[in-house]
Amino acid sequence: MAREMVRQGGRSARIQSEVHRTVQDLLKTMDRGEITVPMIAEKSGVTPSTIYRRWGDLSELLADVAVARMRPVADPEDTGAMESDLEAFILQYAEEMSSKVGRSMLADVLSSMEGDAAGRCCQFTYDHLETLRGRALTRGESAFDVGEAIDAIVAPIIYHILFGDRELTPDYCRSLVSRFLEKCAGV
Amino acid sequence: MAREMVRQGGRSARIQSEVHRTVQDLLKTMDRGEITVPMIAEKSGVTPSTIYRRWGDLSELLADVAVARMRPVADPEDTGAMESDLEAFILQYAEEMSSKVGRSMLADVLSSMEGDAAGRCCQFTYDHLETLRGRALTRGESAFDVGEAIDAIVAPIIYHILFGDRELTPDYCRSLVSRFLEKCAGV
DNA sequence: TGGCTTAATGCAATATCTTTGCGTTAAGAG
DNA sequence: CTCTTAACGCAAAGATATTGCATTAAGCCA
Repeated sequence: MAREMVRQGGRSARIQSEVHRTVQDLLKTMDRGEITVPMIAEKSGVTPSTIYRRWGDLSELLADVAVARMRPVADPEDTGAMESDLEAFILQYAEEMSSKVGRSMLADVLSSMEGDAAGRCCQFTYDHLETLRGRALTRGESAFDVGEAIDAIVAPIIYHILFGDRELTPDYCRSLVSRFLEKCAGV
Repeated sequence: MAREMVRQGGRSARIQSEVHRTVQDLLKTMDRGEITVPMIAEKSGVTPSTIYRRWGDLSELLADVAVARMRPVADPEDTGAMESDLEAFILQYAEEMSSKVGRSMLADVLSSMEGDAAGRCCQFTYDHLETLRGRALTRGESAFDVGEAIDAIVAPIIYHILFGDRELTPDYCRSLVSRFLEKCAGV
């Protein structure tokens, strides 16, 4: 009874899947501000009342879709060394998040107040960094502190994406990574 | 003709002021998600159509109010030395932004897409830091780079407020400041 | 000051979106 | 296979958003 509501193959799961897919399709075509619940309902063949009852409102639905899209499908690439692992991950992260759809997902996740969408999304980043750290330790390399990496690398990237006060070039991202690694080595 | 639309004392300015005041009053009483445009319209004695025509929708209005509230009324306190100036400013900034109303303002500003609310709000922080930097130079102290201060101190604070992944204690904020200053001195 | 031009507002009708009651469907358990 | 109940669809009711048109008042110029 207390198991998860969403199951594979059930009607409920099929509806969730249809709605998510429809939202993602719409996001490719139009701006987030133009999307409405009745629009999603019609395209997905689900009645609006079901969407409202299940997700509450449009912003919660968008946040739910965004978290699902941000959920990583695989571990970050193993390049053989901690420095290059970190740089590769950060460059990919910055590119994904700074794209139009990435910024949209960020905004959706942050404007949601139920379900801790922001926290779950943030956890993905922690997990990836933790994976890189674990790899480094296994290799016998000097590891880094995940929290410090968040502060020194991830936080500035997110800040500049959100506030649009600086362009996020690969060079800039690389400089964040290298400065962080130098600081680690220096201590 | 091309001067600013909003004037002191005119009807337009009076309405803007009434609406802003009403929104701020409502935000004290209730949660942001419960506020509606018709509600604001009634309380402020303005018709809903005026609000929609002028601000577009509720989220733009809330962002406009948030930017107005974030606009600093005075320069940061002068404590006599760059280090204490910076620490005092950051502690106050973190406290304001992490409060319930502060997080609400942040969310409003970031979810707005018209009018560059995020950019204007971000500029306030740059200006304050620039003021501190100018003071330091005047005193003959070693100054800091404003962009680096944003990356090293402000960005982590905003990140943790938005994602709720870490408590923002004064000690943590102080450690961000001191680590930044050490790094400056070290170079 | 007085008249002219035009942006901004108010009102009311309309369109769209959101909520809710109730009957129906189907998932999960025994 | 039947029972129980969560989730859904439909349609009506309620609330919000948009728009056309008349009115008000701000700014400008004589």
